[in-house]
Amino acid sequence: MIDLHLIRSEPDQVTAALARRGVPASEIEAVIALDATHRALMQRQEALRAEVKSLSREVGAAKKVGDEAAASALADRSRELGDAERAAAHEAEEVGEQVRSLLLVIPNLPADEAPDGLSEDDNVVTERWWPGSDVGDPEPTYAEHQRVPHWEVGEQLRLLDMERGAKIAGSMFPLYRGFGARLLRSLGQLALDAHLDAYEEIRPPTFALTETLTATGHLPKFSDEAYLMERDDLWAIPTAEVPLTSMHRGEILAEADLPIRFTAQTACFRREAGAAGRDTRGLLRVHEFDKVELFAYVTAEQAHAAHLDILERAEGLLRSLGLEYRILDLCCGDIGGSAARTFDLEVYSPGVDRWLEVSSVSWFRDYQARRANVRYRPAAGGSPVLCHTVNGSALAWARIWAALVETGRQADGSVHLPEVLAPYLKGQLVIEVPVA
RNA sequence: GGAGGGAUGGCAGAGCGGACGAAUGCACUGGUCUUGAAAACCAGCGUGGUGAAAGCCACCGAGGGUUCGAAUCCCUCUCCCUCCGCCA
Repeated sequence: MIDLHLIRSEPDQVTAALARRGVPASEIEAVIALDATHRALMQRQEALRAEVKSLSREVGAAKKVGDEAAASALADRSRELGDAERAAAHEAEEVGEQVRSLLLVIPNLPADEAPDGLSEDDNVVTERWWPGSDVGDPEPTYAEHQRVPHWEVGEQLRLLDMERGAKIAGSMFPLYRGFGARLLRSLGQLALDAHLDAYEEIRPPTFALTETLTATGHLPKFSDEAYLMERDDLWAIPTAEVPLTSMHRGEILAEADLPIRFTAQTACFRREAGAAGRDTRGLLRVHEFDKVELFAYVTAEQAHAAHLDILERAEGLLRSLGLEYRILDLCCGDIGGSAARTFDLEVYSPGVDRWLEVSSVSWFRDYQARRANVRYRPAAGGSPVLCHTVNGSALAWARIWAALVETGRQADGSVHLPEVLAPYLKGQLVIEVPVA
């Protein structure tokens, strides 16, 4: 969440920044008004509380000298004030909760550099790459045999069995099989290995507490998007960002330890409630997919470099896989609620003839760290300071899998895979069409 | 799942109804001493809220309760440890 103090001291600035992403001024005004009420109530309550405490001490003193009459009179007075204090406390707490719940759904302030605009049409393509573009090769053209959607290729080569996935878990739960499953596993290994020079590998829990999803901003606002196991009050994680951001929740870190960087591959679960009926075929939009995430806790000064590092690593993987991609600098209206600045990486997938989002690399400023209460003690001394968080996918495999299978398809129906996967596939880089 | 024990400041650990935000030790920071360091000695050393400030308030795993007054008593929950059962 954004800093309540900032809202108080610079309401116009906050309102203007949020207007860039379409948040009405009334939301800020409501917080300011309610916060003023809350503080007034709190002051009344605390004054009563101080009085009760002071009277109680006098009761103790009176009893010590044996003056029972005075003690009893003081106790009576204190009891009265205590009742009033309890009532005031409840009132203050209720309003405090209201302030907090308003604050929790207000999105982050977009970075100044984030492009203007309210819809995805306003996103800015900042870069485009294809194999050979570095040395001046022209834009790639795709042959007819590459214009086959991955669900068809997957079925022909027995790599993907969406029907059986649906039998087991319902539609949009993919089932990879045979070489298709091996390919998926190889991609995860490739990526995890690629980041081990600087990022500690984590294998976090797949389910998480409400608190954990609140820290990243996935709750309370987007509860419809996540799977909930009511009996145990646990949520299925929508991304490894969720557990990783809570790794140091409530802790005070040492500045010397920053940046703290993690990488993790997890299954990611999404209900896709707002997209029902869209992209129902194949792997374009699924309820469960594997993804390798990169994450870092950093200082404000380190944030920019850390953000770019993740972007570069995601790009590096796409290049090594030989997939055409582009980078989008998301406009204010399209940036996720918790982020200040986001770059999306989209891969071109010829069989479906679409750009597929395979990574979202974001800088959250201190928005998530404030929710998660992750701070660091400055090396120079002084009070703890909120960390910044950055994260990004490197990469989301379902769509990469689709793009690889479509891009690599040959005229004879077989699929050729990039050389970089050789060590993970025991050198077998061709998926042949099964006979009969 | 059953029985028992526990959770206090960065760490260790006392306190178990009355000035406790909390003894003590270690760690850390500053100072004295020293050519320098160590040792010794002195001082400081949690977080947050609110307020112009003085101050006031909150926090002893979490939440509720009893009481004039709760770290201390009661209830619920979470987590950790030991033993038993079950289990990949």
